[in-house]
Amino acid sequence: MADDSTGRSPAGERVWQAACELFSRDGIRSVGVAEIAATSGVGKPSLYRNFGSKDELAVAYVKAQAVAGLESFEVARQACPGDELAQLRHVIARVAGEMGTPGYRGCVIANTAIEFSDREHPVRQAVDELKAEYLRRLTTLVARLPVRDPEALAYTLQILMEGAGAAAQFYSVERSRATLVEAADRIIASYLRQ
Amino acid sequence: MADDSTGRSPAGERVWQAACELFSRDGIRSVGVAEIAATSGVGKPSLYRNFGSKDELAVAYVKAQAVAGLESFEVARQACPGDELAQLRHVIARVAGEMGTPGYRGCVIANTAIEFSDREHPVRQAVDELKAEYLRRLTTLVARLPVRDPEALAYTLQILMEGAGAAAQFYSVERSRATLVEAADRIIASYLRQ
DNA sequence: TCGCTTGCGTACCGATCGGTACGCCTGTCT
DNA sequence: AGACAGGCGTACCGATCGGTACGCAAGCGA
Repeated sequence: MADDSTGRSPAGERVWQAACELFSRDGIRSVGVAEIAATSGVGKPSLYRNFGSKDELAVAYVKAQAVAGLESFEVARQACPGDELAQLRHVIARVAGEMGTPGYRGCVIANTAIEFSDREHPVRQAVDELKAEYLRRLTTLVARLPVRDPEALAYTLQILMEGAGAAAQFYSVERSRATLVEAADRIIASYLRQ
Repeated sequence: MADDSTGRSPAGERVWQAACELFSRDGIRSVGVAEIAATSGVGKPSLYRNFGSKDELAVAYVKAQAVAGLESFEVARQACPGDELAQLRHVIARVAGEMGTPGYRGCVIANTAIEFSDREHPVRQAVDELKAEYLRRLTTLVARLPVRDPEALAYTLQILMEGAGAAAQFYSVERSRATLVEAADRIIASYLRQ
């Protein structure tokens, strides 16, 4: 779960682990700092010494989740060097695969954007930046393919992934996963030059 | 904003209007009952006399939003009788058009599902039922088209609409709207017989 | 052994949450 | 006029929120 253990005390590390677990399961706003402290078995002040506030902890969590997602581009590049189409499929498959994890609750970043509707809120601003970065990487990858309108295709794929993650929550995980890869293939095919 | 004014006192009606406005703008959990009462200019007890609790008020709000969405199927049927493809495009265009409303914050029902991650919560259960109903209607409509796999197509379109609504929040409203109709057309075309 | 720093938990803070006890005020029927 | 019923707001409730003051205990060099 993306542990960038940068100068964290033992108690701080336990807080971090508990926070990631609880945030992933219930969202951010549903989890109180007292619950995080109790779950991790440390006192609240240890939370505030290692992270300045609940908001900062939330930002760290969201960023950690995001880098895990962004890494998939690098992983795909190394898995299928030179074959950009295979890389794109790899990235999409990663999103589809993630839906299989027990208690899957959709894209953490997208969910956090909804939990923090105020665009001036620091957590929301982090979310918006991270979402933009993901789309940028996806567009860069798609632009390497022989397609007519790479930006449109990238945006369409982004929407598909977003929607599949959301649908997995109130519809079927399995159908969402299957539909995502199937639809992505159809869309990609419709954009590929011949 | 879908006023099913069933036996609501004047004060209750003001509460209802204020609640719809605030819930739409900030989400449900971000809005306290005190804020609703203050905005509507009535006391809190009037809220609790007309609606039993904040949860019941939230359920009423979510249902009202949902029926507004479900009505679009009927509207489409009357606008283009006999032409199911045009009806489908009509329904999709309605979702796309809704994104243009100022302060658009994505699909209310989907957002509420994220705000209430506990599937046993009454608000969440209402959300899940309403989402299922929407997909059912969409599937019924798609099944009238000469397509190979109507259920798959309906689910794909659902995911597209879901994703476009989400993307409109942290990306561009205009791109999300344009991409939704464009992608839907491509997907539909790829499923149509010949 | 002393004094000091460091890391930590207990117990508390004010603010806000959803929800309610209670009384006022008005219109109506007698 | 007087008794009554309904719709309403003030002022409060306990619980929980994020955040903090403070003191204890362990490890260190002298």
